[in-house]
Amino acid sequence: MSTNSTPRTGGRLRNEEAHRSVLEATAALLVENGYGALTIEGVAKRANVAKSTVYRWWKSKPELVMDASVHVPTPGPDPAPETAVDPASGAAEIDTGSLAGDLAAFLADLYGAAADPVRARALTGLAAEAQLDPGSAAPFRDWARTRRELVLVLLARAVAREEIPAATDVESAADLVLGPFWYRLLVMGAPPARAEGAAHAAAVLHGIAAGK
Amino acid sequence: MSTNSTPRTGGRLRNEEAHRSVLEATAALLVENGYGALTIEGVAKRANVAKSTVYRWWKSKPELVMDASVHVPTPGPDPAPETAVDPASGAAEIDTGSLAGDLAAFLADLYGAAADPVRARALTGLAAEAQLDPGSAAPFRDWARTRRELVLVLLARAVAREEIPAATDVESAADLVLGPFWYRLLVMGAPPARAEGAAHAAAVLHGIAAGK
Amino acid sequence: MSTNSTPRTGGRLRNEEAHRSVLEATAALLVENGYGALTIEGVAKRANVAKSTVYRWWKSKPELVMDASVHVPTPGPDPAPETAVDPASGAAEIDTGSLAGDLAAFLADLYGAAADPVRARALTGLAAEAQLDPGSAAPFRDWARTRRELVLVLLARAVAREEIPAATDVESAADLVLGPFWYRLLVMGAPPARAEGAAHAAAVLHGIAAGK
Amino acid sequence: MSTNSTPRTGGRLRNEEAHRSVLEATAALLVENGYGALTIEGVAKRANVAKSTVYRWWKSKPELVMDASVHVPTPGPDPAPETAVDPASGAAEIDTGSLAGDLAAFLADLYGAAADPVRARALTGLAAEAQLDPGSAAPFRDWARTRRELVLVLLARAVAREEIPAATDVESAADLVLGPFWYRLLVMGAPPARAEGAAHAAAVLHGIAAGK
DNA sequence: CGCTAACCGAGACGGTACGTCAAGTCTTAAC
DNA sequence: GTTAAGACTTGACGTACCGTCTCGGTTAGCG
Repeated sequence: MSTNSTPRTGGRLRNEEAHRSVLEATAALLVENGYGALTIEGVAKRANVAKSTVYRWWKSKPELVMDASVHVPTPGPDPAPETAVDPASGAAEIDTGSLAGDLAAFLADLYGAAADPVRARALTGLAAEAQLDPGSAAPFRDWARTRRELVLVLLARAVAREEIPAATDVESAADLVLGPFWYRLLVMGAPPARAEGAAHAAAVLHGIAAGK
Repeated sequence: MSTNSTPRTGGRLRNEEAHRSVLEATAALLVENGYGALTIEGVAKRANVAKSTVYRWWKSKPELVMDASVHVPTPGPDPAPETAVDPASGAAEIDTGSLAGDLAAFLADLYGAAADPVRARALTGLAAEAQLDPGSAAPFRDWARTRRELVLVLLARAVAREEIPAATDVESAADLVLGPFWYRLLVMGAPPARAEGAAHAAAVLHGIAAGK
Repeated sequence: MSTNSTPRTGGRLRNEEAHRSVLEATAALLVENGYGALTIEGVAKRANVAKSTVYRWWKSKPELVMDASVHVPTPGPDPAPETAVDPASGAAEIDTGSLAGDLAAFLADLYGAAADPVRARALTGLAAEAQLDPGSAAPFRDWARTRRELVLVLLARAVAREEIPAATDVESAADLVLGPFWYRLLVMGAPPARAEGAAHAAAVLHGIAAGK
Repeated sequence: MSTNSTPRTGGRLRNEEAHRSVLEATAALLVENGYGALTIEGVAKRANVAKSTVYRWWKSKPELVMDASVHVPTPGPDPAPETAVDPASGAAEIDTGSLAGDLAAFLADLYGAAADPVRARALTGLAAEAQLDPGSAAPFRDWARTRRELVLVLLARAVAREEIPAATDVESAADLVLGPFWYRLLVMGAPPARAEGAAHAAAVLHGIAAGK
């Protein structure tokens, strides 16, 4: 595109090769040693890149890890599941016609993300970082918030369809939908299998639809 | 751990004063700067104690923090809420006659713990540590497991009372009871108010008792 | 060691100011408190330098001290006495035409080095270190070996000049030339005055039973 | 017996067994790891004795080591060579009628001491300690001074016998007799063999320029 | 074509905390 | 009241990364 907003007047172009190799090194080290043992210095060495190059493009470890987990190639048939981070488009993609179906689809996606070793390690590590350093909690909180908003959209749609009472406390309901996932991932220490998403969806649903 | 049960045959007695001051310094620093900024060295300095004295009694930061959070004086009317860590005795203390009452009581206790700044900081910090270093996850996982076992006892009692179907998937139910708490604490970053426990209890209960 | 001959291919330039201040701090502390009380940490603090900077350039206390003693400015008229460490060039510089003269010159140099407080402290400290930790004996043993080889050159020249018998046991003779110096320095605890070198030179040449 | 001269008024008796085992542990560790790696703590552990017991009887590491080296059983035919520390009695024992013989005998004794691993390690270690901490140099300096005084006695006897000129500088001569031994032991790092004592004795007597 | 950026690798630098070790002192219990 | 056990303060060790910085050298686009 001709309309380039960055006002550069010269200078060497960014080395895409170096960029990619940093992200790959991050993903590899994440799986091998975990988030805690991951150091910027180690990533630079593994990627055959200067430490300052890493710092130039990612201003903190959480941002680097988030970026690496987003760009990891997805094994499934979905070519770009991470484009679903926008609640609006995410809700558009997930539309089975019933709350039960929507929740099942949403949770399958969520549990599927946790099944990928890179993304699971990234999520747990970023969650940890968010506790330890509030200043670098943003990447993680944003990711989590997006999922919650998506759930709220699904619930609103169910209310509109009169599947659930208009008086439903949707905030509490969202807690119920998302809670078990994070509890299993962060507290129990074992990411739940993708298949367990269905059981949770059922348990949650009966709770929500109880008065119906 | 600080509790030494082996019968001594001589030697200088342990300095209880130093012990107490270490725990107090830990609690104070935890609240002031958070778990991430807490260092053994800083605790020792604040407590006017040698670093090696800290290492003698607590072999890692997680153990120290867990101990400090357990020994923090409880502000509430309950003189010793931490005695409820044993599922059996905990279940004995919490026995209102109905699942609804039991869950409300349990969640009030749980949310109450998170309302204490020291314990909230300790819990989130230990959760973070558990992600970063699997080797020091034990104190946190033990604490969490104890709560889960207590919930399972409450559920089993409800089954025995025929309040809920014998076929109830109690593991899923436990996830539902505990999930929202940890989700709010670790992911949303704001410990839920004690009063919200009731809303959660209600939402969960209707789900579980749906078939009834 | 601080002398790096490898041609650099990038990287921040070494801070000569910091370097110099480390060596000066080492020399000062050596004189003030002695080798035993000298710590890397103390040197760093005194030099206003990070501990890691010291460790980067000198991998052990003996190397640091040896370097500091070599770079200490010489008070005497000799502008660079340490250039005499090479036996060949040292022998070239010391060439009075007679063994008596050569030994007198050599011992004057040697005793002169011990008269400098920094170098005397360094020598005795390094000698001590060599006993305690064979692994870090190298700097000291190298220094001492160089002196011995120089003496052997002087003796060989005397043999060539037919000043002394060709059958002379030069190794024993070297022990005799160097022994008293080290004995006074390390065992008696008082470095011999420069002037005493002449008396030792005479005694060495003729032996105890000389007049007989 | 009723007439007890020791004025003790009660208390536990000193444990001779513990005493002996400390000295043995010291000697063993000295040989195994060297003086530098020897710690009071290590000795206490090896001797199955409390650290404070060691400190009660020996106020410093040098004193302990000196004591251990003195009490080490001598392998040779001489049942108590260490009784020769008194210059007077030492000189009485060494009296061959000629300076050459006396020196040969003295040096054989001296080199013999260095041939014993425990005593060699003790001597070099104590020499090191004397450099590092002037306050604990006493045991070593006393030992060395006693040898020097013995040499001076031998030389005085030679003067009296008119073997050497009355004007002989006996202090310089003593330096010549003792220097090579310490030089070999402390600087070269290899204790001279017992047999080399004879060569040194000869060289000392006649000097380098002897044959001329 | 040369100027001007911005990139990149290398690595020095001041920091901070780590967890370990031993020193030497002190307090208590056992004999 | 000596001996044993061991808690305690102190201080340095050597290591690992942090995030910043200053270089030399490269590689574009713009004028």
